[in-house]
This record gives sequence, structure tokens and C-alpha cells, in this order.
Amino acid sequence: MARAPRTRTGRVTMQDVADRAGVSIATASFAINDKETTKVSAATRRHVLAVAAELDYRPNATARNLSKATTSFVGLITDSIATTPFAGELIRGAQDAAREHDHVLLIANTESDPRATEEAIGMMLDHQVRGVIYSAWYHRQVKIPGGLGSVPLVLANCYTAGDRVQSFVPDECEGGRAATGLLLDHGHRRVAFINSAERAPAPTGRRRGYRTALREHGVGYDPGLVLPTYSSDQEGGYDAGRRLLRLRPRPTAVFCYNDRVAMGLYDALREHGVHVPDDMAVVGFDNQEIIAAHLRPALSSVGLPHYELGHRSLTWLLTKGISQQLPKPTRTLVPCPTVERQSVRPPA
Amino acid sequence: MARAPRTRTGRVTMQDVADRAGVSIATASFAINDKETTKVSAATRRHVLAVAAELDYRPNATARNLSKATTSFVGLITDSIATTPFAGELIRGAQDAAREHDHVLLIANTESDPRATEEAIGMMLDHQVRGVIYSAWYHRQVKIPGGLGSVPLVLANCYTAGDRVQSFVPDECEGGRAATGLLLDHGHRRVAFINSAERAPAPTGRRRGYRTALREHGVGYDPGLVLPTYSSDQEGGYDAGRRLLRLRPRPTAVFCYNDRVAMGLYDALREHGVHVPDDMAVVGFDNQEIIAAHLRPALSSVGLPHYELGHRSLTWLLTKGISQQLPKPTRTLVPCPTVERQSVRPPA
DNA sequence: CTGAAAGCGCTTACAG
DNA sequence: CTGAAAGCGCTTACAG
Repeated sequence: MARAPRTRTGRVTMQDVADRAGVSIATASFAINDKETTKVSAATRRHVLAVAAELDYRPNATARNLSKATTSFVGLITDSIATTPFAGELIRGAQDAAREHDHVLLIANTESDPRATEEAIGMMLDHQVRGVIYSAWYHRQVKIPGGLGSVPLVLANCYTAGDRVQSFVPDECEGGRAATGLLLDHGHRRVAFINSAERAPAPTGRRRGYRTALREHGVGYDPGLVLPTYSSDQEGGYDAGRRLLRLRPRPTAVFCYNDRVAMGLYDALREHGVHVPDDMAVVGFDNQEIIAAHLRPALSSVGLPHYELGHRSLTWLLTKGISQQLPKPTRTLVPCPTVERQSVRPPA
Repeated sequence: MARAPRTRTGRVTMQDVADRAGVSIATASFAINDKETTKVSAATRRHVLAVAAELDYRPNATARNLSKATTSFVGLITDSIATTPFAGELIRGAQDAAREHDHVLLIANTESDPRATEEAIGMMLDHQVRGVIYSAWYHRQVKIPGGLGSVPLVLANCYTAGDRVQSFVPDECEGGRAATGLLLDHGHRRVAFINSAERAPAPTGRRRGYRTALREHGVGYDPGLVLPTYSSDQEGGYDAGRRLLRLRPRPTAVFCYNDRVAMGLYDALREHGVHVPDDMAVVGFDNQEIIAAHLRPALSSVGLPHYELGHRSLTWLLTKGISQQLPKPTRTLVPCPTVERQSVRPPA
């Protein structure tokens, strides 16, 4: 392949392309960048492009960013990246959106460490990011770290007191309503709810959804059917399951705070010879594939929209968040999809 | 707070700092960047730094990168980011290493899509990354995509035919040996192995480790104790478990290809009233927290070193990979840690 | 120890 | 339609 003279970086530059094409660097720039052929004749353009291809020219993004005095970077701050698949989904959504807008994502994982957070913010500001997505792996209220004040900001899976910053969060209430509704629609009337005892948007919202669904189906609310658990995992589900089995009359269906709780509940039920779904219908939450899709029987669940949270917040940032007259910030609720599997059947 | 004049980017520049400090921009640059105070008097340096702090000056990384004709970017290409926590761990490791070297990671997730891969590579080259980590979410042989030929490269959790490129992969064999050894050390002699039937480094390596451990413990190899499964998940484990229970004499211990297989096996054992660990000791692989730590009883497992794979490959890239006389590439085996939980006990 | 100046590889008014 | 030139915000020999 033909090779143009090299600069100290050892790479083909636009100057090389211009020289070899016999045009000025300005013309080369226009030919290479202008979508509309308005600045350059079609012939010149074709010629320059051919030369560029021949030399295997790649524009230097750093130089372009500097001269345009604006970059194509967007920052994404995450407080965890591997404890759940959730962060991964959020990143994937943000990244897809970034690509759609020809931007590149600068990702920083802080593991909730303040020093790491500060460093991450510094790094992003140094790189002139156009905006930052600040995210949390579980839905919660956060305080915006100082230093993020000087840059367009959006929150994903979290929000601030008073909603002073635009945010995108899961619609927990609607999700809880859908989960409970799934059970009620199958004809269940004694529907228990194993809920997390934490004070957080997820348990609060899902409980509200649970009550809404009951009301809509004309089923009275029985506080005795709501079983709190302090650990929202398999162990907590197992314990709550044993308490649940002592209830009389026994519920015929259970809405579990999450899939891990449901997994523990399965164990408790199995120990007592209670069969899912014939003796007990079960619905989970989170739709964690590795559990929900592989329990025996597979677990119906309501999913968390992390991909959408990432995608929508990035998109918002690049369309609204960057504009001069910022729209009034709102906390936007994103729907949680219901995924039906084999764990639900009408009562015997 | 005092404000210096602004440029079109609306940010404080080094020129602003120099002006206000009453020094040249060259002096400001040296004062701000030189670790050793060799180029500038201590007093000047202090003064410049004070002014910079006062103006809340942040260096423009883009400008710096351009003028140094080298960036602090390193690329990480991933073929999946949310299907397992593995990619997250690998990213975390690479990111920590990047931070230790004052570099920033440009992450691209391709979902194995060739177009996305090509785009990702292009983006990275455009940003003059100093090198690229190409990774796979499960250990396998890969073909290096064209376009990656012009940049220092290292492979994480994958390798090429002939090992022409430096790579870091899990030591599957040693892991299989450790898993089996754990069972043998507890006195088990009839140790079954539910292995993936795929032809891949993991099943091959783990099986080698299984046989090595048997030999080291003076236990004969019985091919009848190796149960293949075509789906290495809960369903596969359940099926294999039922086959295993028909073996006579019955094994007293099982090494499972992964934790999901073990989870399915638990179900099969439970159905047949076989108790773990009293009637059957079980060891898994992958150490997927969400499963292994929460099965009843909690599952002993061997972990995959994704964090280390990410950390070591990034470090290698920035220390060896970038140098002129590249060391001879090798496939470096990274140890898999054993995690003991309650699923193993000596035979009755 | 300090400063004037060239240069990194582009973009973009401004003339022609 | 095309080109000469200034400029983005830094770094870094080179003089003094």
C-alpha cells in the first residue's frame, strides 16, 4: 500500500492527504467532513476521499476536539459494576445511545468511594465531557457530589431530594401493580407479599403497586399478608416462606420483592411439600435471568429497565441537557416489563 | 470566587493562570506539571499553583494530549457486558490498573457484532489509544479483527491460535485440580464430574485438572464417573444429576462444571432425598456469588479471576506492550481461587 | 530560573 | 468552489 510521509506520531495526517491529493488542507477537511457537498465539488471530494482511503487515513479525534472546542465525550459514573448485571445493562444502554449520537462514553466505576468519585469527576472535566450521567446500581436518593455542578447532569436509577436534577428511574409502583395483577388476573384472592423492610423507593413503590392492584380487583387489603424481610435474598425469602406457610387460611399466591427472595421461598415451599405453581403461584421482581429463567418451575418476574435508564438518560443529556434553556427537571418513570414464565397458575 | 477571563470554551485556561500569576505560559506549564521542581523556583511554583487553585483551573486533557502527541487512553473491547458479572469484573480490574497508571479506559461493548467491533476499533484508533485489550466473556480462542494490527494489543480471557499475541487466561486445569482436590482431601474416592460437552478451554482444562487430582491422590480414573452435559446450566445439571443417581455404587461427591450446573444438581438430589453435603459433597466452578453463596447449603466453588485478567492485561500493555522490543508473547495462566462453603464434608 | 516561539492536527471564518 | 491563515490550549526545545 502507498504510504504518505509521516509525522512524529507516525500516523497519516490530513496534511498528508491534502498534499497527495494536490489540494489545500482546508479543502481536504471539507471533503472529509462535510455531509452536504456544498463546500467542495463532487469531483474534488471523490478524489480526496479516494486518496484518504488509499493512505488509510484516520482523523485525529484529539485534534478535532481541540479545534472544535468541544468534545464528543460523555461521562458515566457508576457506583458498582460487577455486583449485579444491572450496571452492565445501564452501561450498554448508555453506550448504544452514545454511539447513535456519535459520542464516546467515558465510564468510571467508583465502588461508592468518595476519592474515586472525585478522581472520576476530575478526569471527566479534564476531558471536557459534554455532560455526565450519575447512576446508582439500586434505585435510591443520592446527593450530587460537588464538582458536578459545572457540567450538564442527568441521574439514572437515582434522584435528588426535591428533584432539582433531571432523572430517570424505574416505575416501581407500576411494576408492583403488574406483578400483583398477574396473580389476581389468574384468579388468586389471597395474595401475600414478601417485601423488603428497607426504607427505599423499591419496597415503597412496589407496596403501593401491590395495594393499587388489590383495590382495582376489589380485593381487600390484609396487612397480615405482607411479610417483611430484612435481608432481601435467598435466606430472607426462605425465612419469610416459613412464616408464610403458617398463615391460615394459607395464601394461594405470593409476590416476592425480588427473584432471590423467590428462590429462597421455593426452598421453603419444597421442604413443606408445597408445589409451585399448583399449590402456590409465585411472582418475583428484577428478572435476573440466571435465577428466574432457571428455577424449577421458571419464575415469572417483572424486569428492571436498566438498559432504558441508560439509553434514555444519555439521549436526554445530548438533546435536552445540553441546551441553553434547560427544561424543568423531572423524575421520569420508566416502565418495568412483565416476563411470564411457569410459576403462575390459577388456584386449585 | 475570583474569575479570570474566559475563552470561547468558557473555561479557565493555562493562559489565564499565567496572566494572573504574572508569569509566562511556559512557566505556568512547568509549575503545574513538573513533579521535580527543577525547571521552576519553588516560590514561583507555589505562586502559580495558588493562582491555579484560586481560579479553579483544570488542565485541558485534549490540548495536552495533542501537544504531547500521545494520549492517556487505553481501549478495552468486550463481547458482552451484562450477561454475566464476569465482564464487569474484568472492566473493574482494567480500570483500576488504568487509574494506577494515570490512564483512562475507553470501553466498547460489541455483543460480538462485527460492525460494532469495527466501529469500536475505529473509535479507538481515532482517539490514539496507546493500546487495546481485546477480551471475551468466556475463555476461548479468538481471531483478531483486522484493524487491530496497528496498535499494541493484549488478550484477556482469550487467546489466538499459535499464541502470537500476549494473553492472560484462567488456569482452568489448576482450577479443576483444586476443585477435585477439595473433594479428595475430604476423603472422597468416588468423585463424579459433570462436565460441559463443549469443545472449549474450560471443559478441557478442568477435565485435565480432574484427572491430575485423581492421580495425585492415587485414585483410579473411571470414565463412567464423567457425565457430559450439553447445556451447562441448571437444566443440564438437573438432567446429569438424575443420571448420576443411577450410578452404582453411587458416587459420594461431584465436581460440577459450573455453579449453575450445581444448582440444577441440587434440585435433582433433593427430589431423591439425597442430602448435601451428608449424602453427597458438591463443588462448583465460577463462584457466581448470587448462586454459590446462597444455595442451601452454600456451595464451595472455584472462582474465575476476571478482575486479575483485566488488571494484569492492562498493566502488561502499559509496561511491556508499548515498548519497542516486545517480549515474546506468551499465554499467561492466572490462578483460580478456591472458595470453601458448606457443600463439602467427608463421606458418611 | 524564565520567556518567546514553534508545533501538535485539525476547523473555520474570510477572501478570492 | 478553493486556499491562506488564525486559532483551539497545551508542551517543549531553545535562548538568555
